[in-house]
Amino acid sequence: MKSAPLSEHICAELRDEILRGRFRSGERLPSERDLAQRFDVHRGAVREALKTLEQLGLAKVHAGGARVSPVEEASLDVVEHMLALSDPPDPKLVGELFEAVSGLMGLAVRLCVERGDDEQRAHALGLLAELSREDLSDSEEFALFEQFSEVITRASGNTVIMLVRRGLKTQFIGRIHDREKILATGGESRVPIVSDLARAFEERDGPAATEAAFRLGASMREGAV
Amino acid sequence: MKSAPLSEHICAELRDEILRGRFRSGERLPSERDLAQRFDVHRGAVREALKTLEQLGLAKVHAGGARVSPVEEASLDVVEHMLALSDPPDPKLVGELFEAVSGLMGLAVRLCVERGDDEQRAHALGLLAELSREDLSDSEEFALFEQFSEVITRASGNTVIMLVRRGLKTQFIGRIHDREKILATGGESRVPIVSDLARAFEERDGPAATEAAFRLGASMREGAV
DNA sequence: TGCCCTAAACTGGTCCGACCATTTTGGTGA
DNA sequence: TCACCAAAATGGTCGGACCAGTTTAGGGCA
Repeated sequence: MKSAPLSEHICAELRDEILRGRFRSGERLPSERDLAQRFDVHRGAVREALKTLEQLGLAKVHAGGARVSPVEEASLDVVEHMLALSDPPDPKLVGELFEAVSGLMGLAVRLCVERGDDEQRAHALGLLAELSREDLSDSEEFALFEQFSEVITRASGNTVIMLVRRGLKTQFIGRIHDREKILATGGESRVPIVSDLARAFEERDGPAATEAAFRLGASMREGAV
Repeated sequence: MKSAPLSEHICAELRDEILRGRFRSGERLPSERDLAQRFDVHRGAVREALKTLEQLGLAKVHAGGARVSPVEEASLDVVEHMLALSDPPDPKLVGELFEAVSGLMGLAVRLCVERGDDEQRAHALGLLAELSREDLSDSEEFALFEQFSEVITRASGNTVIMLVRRGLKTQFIGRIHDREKILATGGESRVPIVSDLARAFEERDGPAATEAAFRLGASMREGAV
């Protein structure tokens, strides 16, 4: 059924050890040969694992030995694994994730409002209308928000923003099975914010749209943590 | 002098081919054995290259063959290589990068203003004072902006934002030698924006700070493209 | 003719063992 | 004490090999 690449397991093990702080930043990782022996595996597999670790920005491997990198130099992708490190996920981290998303949305809505074409804006407005319904379940709300976010990101016409959004979205997807647990209620203030957002769209008021997006993100965040 | 891992070269070659659109999304990449033969290299080296490609989100490799992924599913890191694809870098992409940075800054300044401690805000204000000097060279301005961005990001206390910022910053660093070329003048409107930003800091006015950050980003972007 | 199912060819994942260039390290001599 | 050099350790690559899945090309059946 599941093809579990061996190198992946090794990578996960090392990754978690690093993220849990078992190694200090800058400290040397065991040599590939030592790791191969420890995991009872061929060096090639260890190398593949280290390669991934390096790509994740968690370690720098060069002749003479691999060293772990400071977390600040890691890739955005590590957030997913940091979330997975504890169950339930660290509420602080989840909050920060929502916050970052809201920041991205704050810019994207503005760009969409100010230079999106009519069709895109109409599409976004339609989603906002759905979002303003009172009887949405948490998962429906989440799905609609995702859709809205996708539409305005695309409408912004900014590839970089799209990539950042995708990177952040991945983090959520990794935790999707916990969605119900993460997304508690607390969304009572959603509707007025959404209507503010819709108004900003109609009036093409960029700053107001940004404000509303920030507030929407904050609202979802409070509901989540 | 230069330690040029062979696998890196292969990875770069394939990466650029993909980014240049030589393969359509979903299309199968040549097999590892074929690639090894084409580059006159051992399969292990090709595997390492593909591993990196996969981590970059440019390809998905599984039994039966590796397939290239749609660009929208790529990692943020590809932007750096997309920039490097042409010389001078694609102005549109550079503009989008500035735009994304300004979005991040818009959120970070707000968080810094609203919940940063006195020392951090004072530090940021000091940098703003320097930024308001009229006689800054382009590179000085850029360096100060970088510093300011780092301070407020740290002050935001949001790990995710820090990681995103680092990801975006890397893109610029990769192009640092072209800095003079990228950062043209056009910064004449910088000073008033900076003073607006400083005022927002003093009055702890979050929305105003966001606005100013957006405008600052737009100003730098216009100067760049 | 058209469809499904089997078997061969292919592909990625891993292993073994080996060699090289560079880095690290430990000892030696000034 | 410190600069320096040789030995040990380490990552990068190579060649060949086997296995477990996937893909594909036939071939048989309806």
